[in-house]
Amino acid sequence: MKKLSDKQRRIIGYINRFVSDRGYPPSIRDIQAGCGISSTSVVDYNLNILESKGHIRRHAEVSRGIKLLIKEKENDQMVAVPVIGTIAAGEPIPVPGPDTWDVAAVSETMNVSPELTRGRDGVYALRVKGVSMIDALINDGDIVLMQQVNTVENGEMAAVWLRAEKEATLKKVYVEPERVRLQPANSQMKPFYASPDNVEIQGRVIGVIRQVN
Amino acid sequence: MKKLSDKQRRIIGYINRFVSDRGYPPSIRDIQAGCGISSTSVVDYNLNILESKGHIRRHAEVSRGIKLLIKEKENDQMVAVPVIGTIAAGEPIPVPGPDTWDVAAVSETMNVSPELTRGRDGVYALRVKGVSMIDALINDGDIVLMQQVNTVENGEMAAVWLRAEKEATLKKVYVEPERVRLQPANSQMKPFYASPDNVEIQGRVIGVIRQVN
DNA sequence: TATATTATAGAACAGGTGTTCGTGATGTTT
DNA sequence: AAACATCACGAACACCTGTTCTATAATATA
Repeated sequence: MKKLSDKQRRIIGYINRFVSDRGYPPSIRDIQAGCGISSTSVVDYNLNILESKGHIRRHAEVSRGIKLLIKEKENDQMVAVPVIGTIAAGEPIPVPGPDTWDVAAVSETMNVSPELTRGRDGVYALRVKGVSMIDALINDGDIVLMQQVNTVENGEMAAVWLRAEKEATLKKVYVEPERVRLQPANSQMKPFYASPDNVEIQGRVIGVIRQVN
Repeated sequence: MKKLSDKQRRIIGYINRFVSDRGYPPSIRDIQAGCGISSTSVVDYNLNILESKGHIRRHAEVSRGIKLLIKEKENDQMVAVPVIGTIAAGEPIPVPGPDTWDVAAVSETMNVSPELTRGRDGVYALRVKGVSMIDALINDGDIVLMQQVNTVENGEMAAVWLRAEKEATLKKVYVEPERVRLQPANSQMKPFYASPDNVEIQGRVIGVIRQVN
């Protein structure tokens, strides 16, 4: 995947502008005129290169059969993040176990900008119930963006699944000798201690979204 | 604008699916086949109705010249929110005055989902500098979503422009007799009092976005 | 220098595609 | 019943459009 030629960059730019402006892709002769290219075959030639480089996908024999795969700069590109459900909390409340966390099967999703997920895989969202993380500036009703990981650094906020209790909770995780301390970020609340066998890290907090009002 | 006929709803749904799937609109004959319609002229007829009802815009004599205006359910629709700049703070820091807050001229934008702006007009974003709103769970470095308004309810968080000082700050606003109290949401900080003539509401907080890590 | 490889031109073909027209069915209003 | 608007059908037309072919130039590779 090398750089694009000047002409190819012009074509991609033109397609982008055309689509966002008109709502449908340009024809080859539209591109020809719009980019000042002398022949339709040259357009065809460069479109094939753009397809091989993954910028577009062409549909053979279909008029305007161009699909933009890599959209330019500020477009409406969004990342659909599944909202798995609600997480505790003062007291942990039951959420679906790790096996049933099937991201694909979740009905509710929210769109966030790629800036928030920063290209990470395995990102999901949870509604926060309760005020156990108030000192971490996470309030009841906030939505936390989570990344699916199995381990976290000491002191990181994570969604933790307690095998025995069959409950999930949002806490700061500290690994101590012989035990794991789950620390609410709320000075009013006491930490919870669990055996290492009993805790399963579901993900770590990578962002917070709050709607005021 | 009455309801759509069953057939028209089917057409709209088909176009939606087609576009999000293939990246370009269907031809009339695609719609004909996809919706089980007997004649192209019937499709044409209903497309004209859909256009008159504002669901699509058609481009005459152009193949696949259909632009979806009202998109269905879950698409990647995003709202580009201009990031105006940084706002104070412990102590107010200068930001562009009200006249120069030209939303169109701002280079930096961030994309947020419509769920966050909830269709409101005049939404912009500010980076928060300082910890004056820590008790409102807004931390240094957070991004606040603002709505451009001129007045706020008592106690609402708002961006306030101080005419005399030529400074802007993020505070809770309380209108008191003869003066306006600007209250930081931080128990360590004292309120700031200003004459009503001196304060100009720039907008109110409608959301908070935080990136952890 | 000789030889691929890449890029450009122009033209023509065949099928795709929006449009239009005449006709008729169906439903609503007078 | 008559008149009218709405909706549907099928066919045909003319242009749009992707594709392909041949020829040529420019650049890289040996």
